[in-house]
Amino acid sequence: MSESARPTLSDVAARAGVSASTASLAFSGSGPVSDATKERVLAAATELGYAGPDPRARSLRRGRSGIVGVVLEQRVRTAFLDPVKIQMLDGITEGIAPLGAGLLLLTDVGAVDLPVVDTTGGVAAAPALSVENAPVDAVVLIGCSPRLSQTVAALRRRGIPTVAIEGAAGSDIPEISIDNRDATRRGAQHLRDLGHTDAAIVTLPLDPARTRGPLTAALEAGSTSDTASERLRGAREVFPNATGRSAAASSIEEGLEAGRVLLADPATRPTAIIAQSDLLAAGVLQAAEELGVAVPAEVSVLGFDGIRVDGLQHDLTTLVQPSVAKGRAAGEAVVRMLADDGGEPPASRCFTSVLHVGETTAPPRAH
Amino acid sequence: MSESARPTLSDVAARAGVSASTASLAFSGSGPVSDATKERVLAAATELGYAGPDPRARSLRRGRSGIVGVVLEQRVRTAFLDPVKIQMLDGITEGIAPLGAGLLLLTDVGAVDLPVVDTTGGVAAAPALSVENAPVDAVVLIGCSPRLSQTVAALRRRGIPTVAIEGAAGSDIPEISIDNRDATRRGAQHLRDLGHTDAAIVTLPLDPARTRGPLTAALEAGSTSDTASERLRGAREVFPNATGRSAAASSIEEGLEAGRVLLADPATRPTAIIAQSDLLAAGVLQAAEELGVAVPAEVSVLGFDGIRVDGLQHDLTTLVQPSVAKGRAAGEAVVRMLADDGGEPPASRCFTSVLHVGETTAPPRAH
DNA sequence: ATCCGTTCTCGAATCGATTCGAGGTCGATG
DNA sequence: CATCGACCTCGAATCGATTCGAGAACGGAT
Repeated sequence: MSESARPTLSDVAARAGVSASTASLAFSGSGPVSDATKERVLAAATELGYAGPDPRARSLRRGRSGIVGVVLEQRVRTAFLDPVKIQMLDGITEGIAPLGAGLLLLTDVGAVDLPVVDTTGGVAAAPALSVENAPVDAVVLIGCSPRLSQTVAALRRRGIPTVAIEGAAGSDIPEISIDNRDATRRGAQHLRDLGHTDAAIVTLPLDPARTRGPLTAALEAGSTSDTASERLRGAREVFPNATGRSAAASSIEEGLEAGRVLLADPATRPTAIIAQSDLLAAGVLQAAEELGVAVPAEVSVLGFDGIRVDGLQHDLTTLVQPSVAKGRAAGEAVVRMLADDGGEPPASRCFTSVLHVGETTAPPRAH
Repeated sequence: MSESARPTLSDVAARAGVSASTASLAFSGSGPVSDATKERVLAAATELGYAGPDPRARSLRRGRSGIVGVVLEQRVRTAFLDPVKIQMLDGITEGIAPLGAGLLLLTDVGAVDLPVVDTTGGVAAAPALSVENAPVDAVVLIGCSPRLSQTVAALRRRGIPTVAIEGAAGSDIPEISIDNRDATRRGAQHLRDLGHTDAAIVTLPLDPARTRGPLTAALEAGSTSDTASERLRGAREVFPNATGRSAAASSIEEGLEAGRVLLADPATRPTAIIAQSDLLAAGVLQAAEELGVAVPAEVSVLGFDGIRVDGLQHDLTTLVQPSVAKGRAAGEAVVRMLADDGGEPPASRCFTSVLHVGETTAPPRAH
């Protein structure tokens, strides 16, 4: 046992002259162990270079791994480029703090086991870590994706407590969301109150393919993104006939792209643009600047999220959503679901966004 | 066994009329099992709603968890706000792809077990997940921190393969770094070649306390950040007497703060500012704009990293470092260390940065 | 009919710790 | 002096799967 291999708890116990069970108690602290014994065990551990109980064995026995999974819709990189997601992640971290758990990043691209032959010729037989087989105590789903239902099914089968942020996952899964529709409606109403009648919309990706292009009826009908759809509906409540563009991602670049198209022709140019995220709005602002279109004199721009886009000189009119609070709520829901008494699952929560009127909206220029 | 509890592999085996070992083989695929048997097992699994082998048990037996830990120096949020870190994370993801492993986020704030009393009155006895006890197969350290040596000691004791990005962790730990010193020297030389003699420096955090303020000798001497120190040395090779400010973080806000101070007084204003990150540089640019100091006419600004600061209108002169490649290299090193043959540890690698001359540097204005 | 080799299946040991009830020691009390 | 607790410590079972060597069944060859 004490070859060159790493020492185990039994080794430590043997060295300290106690049983493995006692050594375990000495370590976990949860149990009546005399100080003398405890010290002896700890001393033996030090002498042997014992690094503490193996987390794998511990988690098998305890049934808990101390890990909370976070499922992102896309590549890790993509998620990290979106300030809103980052804020939510941070909120989750706060929310699960009482658990002392770690965050495991997972994507929901499905468990495709890669038949990889590594450079040394060995074959990695292990299937990729996914929501199907990750050693997590609970999972937070961020955003909805085409694979959402499969992901949820797998989690349900495994009996893993799950919370969803922005994405209807099923009745038994608490959902943390915001008033996407009503908030957008209020933002749109603000524009209408200013006198705008001709607004265009720049949406978040609507379909799994993340189609970039004009906002067609077909695209809208086939939307798989609740968030985008709801915000779109809210805008339509005020501007029923608004057209626009669908972006391939929530990014400044995509906003720039859409803005260029929408603002290109002075004749058909809308007097207001409703962007479904601040990043998109920032892109639109850049496009306006590029094209020499004055904001807000010639075109008003409305964002969504309320992130501070660093380096952006404008004070954007936007719908400020409590991203961190959402993440925290999700984390707290996880904590509650993991509580010993295992009470009833926490209720879904819907947060409220606040319209922040900045300097990017104004009455349309009189003709 | 088949109460309301989740079914185990034995349950499935029993239902299929085979032994547990056979069922295991049927699942893992690694072993001679007749097709008929395999199908029967799979069918039984479906009927029972078996979700696949428990990852906890599997990892105990196999000795691998399929998780790679990433240790960040600070709060998760802080790390995610830095594009360089994100790019590295993304690179790591790419690098470890052949492993099919997940990424576990850890911070190196030490294993303070929180005596938390949860809302239901129960006490969360479990110590927080940390580098001391996380079920990881390998770890990537990002950036150096005051606790680096302790972190490394714990990992060494546990026998966990470790790779460090930007931070000398010890001779047996492969390090992925860049030519911080020489790159900065080249950047500074570019300024000197343009005719600058009076340059100021805005450094990354130097000490554990992340002191913000003037760049004092004491601060420099007590630096615990290799990266900051090396870049500082590089700058000093060209501008030996350069003074400057030390920032509390790599962020636009901190750069703005430092820039305001450095550019405030026209009499003492330097003609060039060497910022140790692009975010800091972006902040300096904002400060210049605020104060009506023309860039590059009145002051030249040099950055470091080569990230594209979204929304930044300037084409920043900067040292472009291959962040993604660094991450990928770290990931690949991990893969190699985890290879079955367990060959010798991969060598450290030092990448090279490239000076990108943008529009924020020019000859100093003639008096 | 016997023997041999294949091909599949099984039993038992193992991974390393945790947990619970049983048992043992020792001091204090009646 | 015997008895009752209090306080520790220990043994054994358990968590759920993987793995390895042994054994069984079966077909073919001699």
